[in-house]
This record gives sequence, C-alpha cells and structure tokens, in this order.
Amino acid sequence: MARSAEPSLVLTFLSRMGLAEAETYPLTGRFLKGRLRRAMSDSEKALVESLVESTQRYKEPARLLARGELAEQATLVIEGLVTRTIYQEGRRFIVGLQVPGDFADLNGFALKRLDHDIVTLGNTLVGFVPHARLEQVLADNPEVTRLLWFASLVDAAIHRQWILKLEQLTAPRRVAHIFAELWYRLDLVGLGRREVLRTPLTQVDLADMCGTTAIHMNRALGVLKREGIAEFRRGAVYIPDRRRLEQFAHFHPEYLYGEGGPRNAA
Amino acid sequence: MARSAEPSLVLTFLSRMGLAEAETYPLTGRFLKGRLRRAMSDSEKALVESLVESTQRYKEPARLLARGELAEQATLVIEGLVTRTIYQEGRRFIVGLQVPGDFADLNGFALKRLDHDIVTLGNTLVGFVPHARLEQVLADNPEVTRLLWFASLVDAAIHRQWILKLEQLTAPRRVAHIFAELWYRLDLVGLGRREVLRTPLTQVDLADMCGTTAIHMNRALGVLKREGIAEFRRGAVYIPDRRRLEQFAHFHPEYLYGEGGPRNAA
DNA sequence: CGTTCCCTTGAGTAGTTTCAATACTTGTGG
DNA sequence: CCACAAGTATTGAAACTACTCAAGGGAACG
Repeated sequence: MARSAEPSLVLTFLSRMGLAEAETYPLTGRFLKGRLRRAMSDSEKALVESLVESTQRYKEPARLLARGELAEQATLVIEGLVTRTIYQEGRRFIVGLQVPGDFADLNGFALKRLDHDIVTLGNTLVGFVPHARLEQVLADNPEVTRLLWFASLVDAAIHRQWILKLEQLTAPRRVAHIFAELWYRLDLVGLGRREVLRTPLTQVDLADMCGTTAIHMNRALGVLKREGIAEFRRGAVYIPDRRRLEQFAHFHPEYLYGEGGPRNAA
Repeated sequence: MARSAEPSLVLTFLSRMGLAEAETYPLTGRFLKGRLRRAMSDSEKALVESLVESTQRYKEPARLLARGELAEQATLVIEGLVTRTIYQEGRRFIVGLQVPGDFADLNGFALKRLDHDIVTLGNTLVGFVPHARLEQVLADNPEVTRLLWFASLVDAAIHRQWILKLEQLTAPRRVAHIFAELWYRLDLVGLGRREVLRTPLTQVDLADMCGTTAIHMNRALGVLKREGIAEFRRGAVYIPDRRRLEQFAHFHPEYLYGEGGPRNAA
C-alpha cells in the first residue's frame, strides 16, 4: 500500500511462477491451482502430469462420453470449457461446467458409468487419463488419491451452490451468478482477465444452465445490461464493477475452496 | 413366475440376509446397501463397522456441524434423516438429504470445512467416525477408500439430479420427485414400506428443498392429492400407484446407482 | 385450555413461458 | 461480391406459475 511499486512486483513474480508451472507441467499445471496445488510436492505434480496418456483438441462441440456408457478414462480439461449435460424429452439441461484444470468426469472412475453426458464447448483441449493409471494411484499413493478425491468434492460443492442458486434466485441473478463463478474459477487457475470474460457460451447455453428459456434469458441479460451490471455480447461478458456483480448475484466464493480456506479465498 | 411360491421364498431369504447383516453390523449395516455392499468382503464390512467411535441420538432437530467450522469427524446416518442446509438472508435452503447408510459429511474429511450446515430432522441416530480413522483407511486400504469415494460421488450424482429437477420441473413435480427419490433410497437400504412413506418432514421442509414458498408447496401438494398421485399428511406420504408417481415426477432411478448398475437398478 | 407449530385459503402482484414474428451474424457457394 | 442458410439474438402479447400479504383453521403439547 505504502510503496506503490510493490504490488505490481509481487504480481509479476506470481505470474512468472505461474508461467514456469505451465511450462513444467503443460497439461496439468492448472490442476488444483489456486487450491491445494501450492501444497503439492514436485514429485506429486510430476506424477499427476504423467497420468495423462494423450491429448485431443476439439474445435467443434463434441460429446466425449455419453450417459450410461462405460467410462475407461478420465478427461482433464486443459483449455476451453466442458459441460455436464443431460438430454431429456427433447430438451437439454446443463448441470455442471468445468474449466481448465478440472477433471470433467473423475466420477467415472469410481462410478464406472455416468448419469450425464460430457460435452465440450467451443475450442477445447483435453487430456485423457486411463483409469488403470488412477487405479495405480489409488493403490500406491494415498496423498494424490486424497487430492483427486478433494477435486471431486469441490465439484460437488459447486453442484450444491447451483442448487442453492436455483432455489433462491431469479433469472437475472442466476446468470449473474454464473458469470461471477466462472470469472472466479478462471482467476483461480490464472485465466482471469480484467473487465471482460471471453467464453464460447451462447444465450441458449446460459438458459440451459439457469433452468430458463432462451427467450427469458435474453430478457434477463437485458436487465443486467440496463442495470450496468454486465453486458453479454456473443460470448463476451463485459463487467464494469465486479463487486456490484457479485453483490447482485449473492455470490460468496467460499464454496469454491480457493486458497486460504473457505473463509477468505482471494 | 411359474411357481408362485418361489418369489416370496426368495424375498424371505433376502430379508433374512438383511436382518443378519443388521445384527452383525448394527451401525454400518446399511452403508452402500443396495449398491456396492454385496461386493464387500466380511473384513471390509468389519473395518467399516469399526470406524464408528461413538453414536448419538437426537430427538430434536440438531445442527451437527456448521458451515465453515473445522470438521474433525464424519457423521454416519443410522436412523432418521439428515439435511444439508444453507441459511442465507434469513431464509433456509435445503441442498441435500441423507438417509440411513449415508455419510452426512464425508466431504468434510478432504475439504476440512463445509460449505453448508449438517442438520438432523426428527428422531435421528448417528455414528461418528473420527477423521484420524479415515486417514488410516486412506493410507492402508485402497479398496475401502474407493468405497468411501464412491459414496461421496453418489451424493454428487444426487446433487446433479436435484439441479436437473429444479431446472426442469414445476413445483408439484418437484415434490413428487422428492417423494419418489426418498422412497427409492429407503428401499435400497431396506427401509421401504408399501404405499406409505413415514417421514419427519414438514411442508416447510419440502418447500425449502424445492425452492418454493411453504404456501405454494401447500398448493402443489393439493395438486398431487387431487390428481391421486400422492397425499401428504403431517409427514406421512400415501402413494396409491408408485409407477404413476414416478412418471409424473420424471423419476429415472439410474442416477442413484442401485444394484445392477445405472441401467436397470431395482 | 391456551400456546405453538403446522397447515389452508383468497386475492393481487411479480416472474416466467409460450407462441409468433423479426433481425442480426457468420460462413458458404455461386 | 451477393445470396442464402443456419445459428443466434430480440421484441410483443397472452397465458401460466409462483410469490407476497393477510387471515384463519387444526392438531399436538404442556
């Protein structure tokens, strides 16, 4: 605060650290970043990196795993977004969203078959981890097992927050919450930008996440724009005042388990 | 089908097995019952039983663990119901429900602090498992670790279904779904009854699970009654035709991972 | 026998869906 | 370069679903 040069130096230093990590662990450098990653040893990080057998890029939306199908590998999101989707009676419902650093279907390891589809959005890079390798981790490495378990529990915490959001908020606040959460999660893994959030999302996607129709979502976004809270234009979200957005959305980031524990995450 | 005596003999045999299990493992006999329990060895069952350090009965609703508090033990539901509850801005939101055989806060083991409260409903018996014992399991027993992980992933699957339900259904169908799910889950652990479901739930509880007001919940229950789908009277749910209830609620039990895999669970 | 908690009903308002119609954007082929 | 198609976004009006405020009824417990 006193010396104006300090904060930016610290930031530079941190972002350099982040960069170095991204170079050493190009595939899994964002796994648990902003959460327990700081507590991981180099050998643990190397082990996790070695779990990825292959990678695949999808330029178009692709269904990586369908509901009920036998899962034989887990999918790590490296770039882009992946949704957990349920198709029912001709409609699509999005029940989860995964960002880089997340496993999209770690639950498939213990559950064998998923209750939902795994679908990429936009331009996405994913890594595949054969279940046999996770089996090895489970047998040999309690600490990394705990980390994987932790990651799947954070997903469950996010699910609970979505339930709360759907129980509590009207459509404009629901989208606002999506924006706030997405921004925060991208920040955690070092992908946050200032004032603008670029996503491959459409208004239909947002509607399917918020349990509203696309038409009503359009009007909800209109409210956010008129109120000066957020403007959505073909995937880009312009947010003039982050604090106002978070307040409007009743967003409290503790449930994301960012660094510093659930109390005062960045 | 051909010999009419056979099915009831089989049922008797199975229920005797269940009874025996309940005697040998009075505390944890319902853990993963109807799911992976059949695949558990006797030594695994004994190990799980030995995890419970103490039990406690609550005749009144009690908050076992508050949001943000450091969790030092996990809570196994033995009798009664336990909710995952979030209090916010003077309102209560229920984001999860646990039945006998479920851990109410297994996530507390890896997460340390919960994002929600754990609250008992009605007359409830719970068992406490110190985290230190789970630590031992994680270090020594990959197979039981996998079972615990599995259990927490089933909870996450139920969360996703609640999200779907909130996105998709109107209030009458939401409660109907609660009833259908609850009945099915009680069945899995051997607590299902014919035609009537006795619960400690009030209309306010149901409202807080469905994201509606108590008043609207009352009207939604009125619809179910008029349609002859279910009648709710002070916690007792009378269901004349289970199939009709499930159809009305769009209930598809695969997500509960009952025996036989996600495709054709009982 | 009254207090408390739980449930019920009515009327007006707010939020959301549906149906219908129109426009913008992007990419493609002529 | 234009025309066209497909996906995406926008607007209006009527119908439906849910919320709020207000009042009252019923069962259970001391």
